Amino acid sequence: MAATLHDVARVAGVSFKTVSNVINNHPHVRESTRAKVEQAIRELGYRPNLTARSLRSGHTGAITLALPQLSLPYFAELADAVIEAAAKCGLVVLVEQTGADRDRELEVMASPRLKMSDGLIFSPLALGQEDADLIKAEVPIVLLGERIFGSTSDHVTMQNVTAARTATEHLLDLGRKRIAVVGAHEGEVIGSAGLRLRGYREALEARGIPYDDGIVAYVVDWHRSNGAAAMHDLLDRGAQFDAVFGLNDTLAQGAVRVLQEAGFRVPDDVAVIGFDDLDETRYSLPTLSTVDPGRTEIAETAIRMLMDRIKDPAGMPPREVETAFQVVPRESTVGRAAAVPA
Amino acid sequence: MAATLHDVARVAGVSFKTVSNVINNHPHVRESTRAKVEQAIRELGYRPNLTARSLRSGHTGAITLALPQLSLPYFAELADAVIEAAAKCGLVVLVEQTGADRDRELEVMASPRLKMSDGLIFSPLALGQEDADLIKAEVPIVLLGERIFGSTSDHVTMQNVTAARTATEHLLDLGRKRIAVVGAHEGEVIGSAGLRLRGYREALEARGIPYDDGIVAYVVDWHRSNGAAAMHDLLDRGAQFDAVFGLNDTLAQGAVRVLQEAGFRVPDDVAVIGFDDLDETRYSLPTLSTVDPGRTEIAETAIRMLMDRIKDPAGMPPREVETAFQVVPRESTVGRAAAVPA
DNA sequence: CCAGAGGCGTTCAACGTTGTAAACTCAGCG
DNA sequence: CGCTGAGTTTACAACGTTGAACGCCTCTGG
Repeated sequence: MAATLHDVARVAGVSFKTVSNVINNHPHVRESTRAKVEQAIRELGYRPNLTARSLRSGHTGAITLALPQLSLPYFAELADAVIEAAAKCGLVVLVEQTGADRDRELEVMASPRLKMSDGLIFSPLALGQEDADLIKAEVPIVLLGERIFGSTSDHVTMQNVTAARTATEHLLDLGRKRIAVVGAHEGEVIGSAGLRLRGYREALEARGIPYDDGIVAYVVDWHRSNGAAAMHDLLDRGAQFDAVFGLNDTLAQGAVRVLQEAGFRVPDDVAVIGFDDLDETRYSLPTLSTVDPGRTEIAETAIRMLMDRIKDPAGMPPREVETAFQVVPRESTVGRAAAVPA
Repeated sequence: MAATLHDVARVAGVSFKTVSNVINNHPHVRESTRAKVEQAIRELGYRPNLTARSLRSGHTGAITLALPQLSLPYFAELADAVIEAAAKCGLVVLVEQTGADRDRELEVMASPRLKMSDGLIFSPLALGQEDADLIKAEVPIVLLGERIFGSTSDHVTMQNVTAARTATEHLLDLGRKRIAVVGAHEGEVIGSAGLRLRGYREALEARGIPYDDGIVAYVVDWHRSNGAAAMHDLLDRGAQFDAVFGLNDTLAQGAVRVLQEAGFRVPDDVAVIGFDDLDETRYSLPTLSTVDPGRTEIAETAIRMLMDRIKDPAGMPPREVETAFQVVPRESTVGRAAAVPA
């Protein structure tokens, strides 16, 4: 059985509260007492019982991260960043997968398990704007992503519109005129797809290029196979284009694959840019141009906001932060010579 | 403030222990009392305080999963599988990243945080055979991977040797005679690299083909860039081969990329097989033949073993389980027509 | 030499739950 | 009409920790 404060106290010949004081670096502990206690701690290999500490103190030192699925590379890299950022603050991370299922997303917020952590970083994929009122839990929440705005929670997002606009401009600047889009969502306005499509349209508009729905391919999911299918669809209907904006990297990779199979050279015949800066985009053939949405900054900001909120739940109005982004030109738009090296 | 048993008891007009009995489905609670209590629970929106329950009961309902890094696709998919398997058993998963750093791997086992969970599923990458004695913690451990054998912990592994042998045989069966290896580790015997290389050698030996170190490329890490560099290395030194066994999928993908850049057709000129069955291998160009190491089975077995061990820590001797594997022939070895569809 | 101040350590009461054991209720029965 | 015993409910003591409040000791200043 593990040693407790009482055991240490007995060995050190002091009261168990004094041991607690030593451990918590309370002032007013004589050096000699401290030494005695520390000796006893070492001797017994004492380690504090964090569960008891949590019960007494009301916080656990853990946070929950709820996201759709780790096998989606974007979320895996996001989770990596969040766990690293949390570790820097001495927090440990409980990961819940929702599978992008509405009921599971709601359940994450409702489950008593959530109270085993001090706060929730939540990236919903099934809940939407109409559910803003349902975003609440017994612990502070920081929302990630673009599916819900104006809830009473803090929120960290990437600059979808501006970044997508800049990505599109990157293609326009290369002299491309007919830029197809892969991955739009039917009727969506907010949400990553809607916002990125808006950025695309803004870029066209600013250059006086008419928007052509004929070169916009709609999909349901954002997996590689959907990108491939969408590109098939474009080619099948004889769409004419000299560039593709994949609304995320996996879509873009699926599209590249189909383009290459169909005999198009990337970027010579068709330039392709994605969005997310997944690690793997550095290694595909060609390497994929993309937008780095500032994942580390997203994670660190989310952790910081959550810690603020844990410290003082009502201390400030809900905040909304947009992180800095960067277009990363690689081979799939600028060719081998000009590309950023891996 | 959240309601407690006492609050519910007051509203229901019973003692707080009766409320506890209702919640825990104790027998001998009169139906009318149960109804009264349940009504009060609903009324107050009572939810049990899991921290207090943990303190009292001694277990938390959480387990820790320690692995190198989620941004490595293999571990992301492993984590996905473990979290799903745990969820099926009502367990929640705390994810720790070690960054394949020896000190952090040791710290995971030593940290008092570990006691916030009931057990540890641990996939070490820096610790090795010589550290078998250091594998211990205050909670039961199930080891994953092939870096440490014969510790006193339960252990789940894939059949590296046999699977690698079968993968090699797959290439031999296609008539390939000179099979290069990408990703060997200098001097390694156990560990994924060592075991898979052994399987490769066994396959050659069984067919009377001499082993040629000249077509084995050594690397330090198992990232895509290392696979690319290794393939560059092979080509630079004029190695002759008609197939490549990438000791994992990312290495194989890096190798494919370099082969294609160098003008080789895959699989016509060079057939390539990887190992791990990452999701993305289904979508590369060409789709990558690989070995499915039974990730779901690994995860479910690990969870089951851990739960056994939590229930009865010394109830049985340490167990070692090897999961079933399967070679998945895709385009990179058998070409478009014969490949398993995505 | 004594009072007051402040450093140091202690006691006591929580935190919210569950296990143990005792106590109460109410038939059924002698 | 009280005893027995099964079925219910309750009181109490943990689990291991921290915070509040108190008291003791020593040191300083009058």
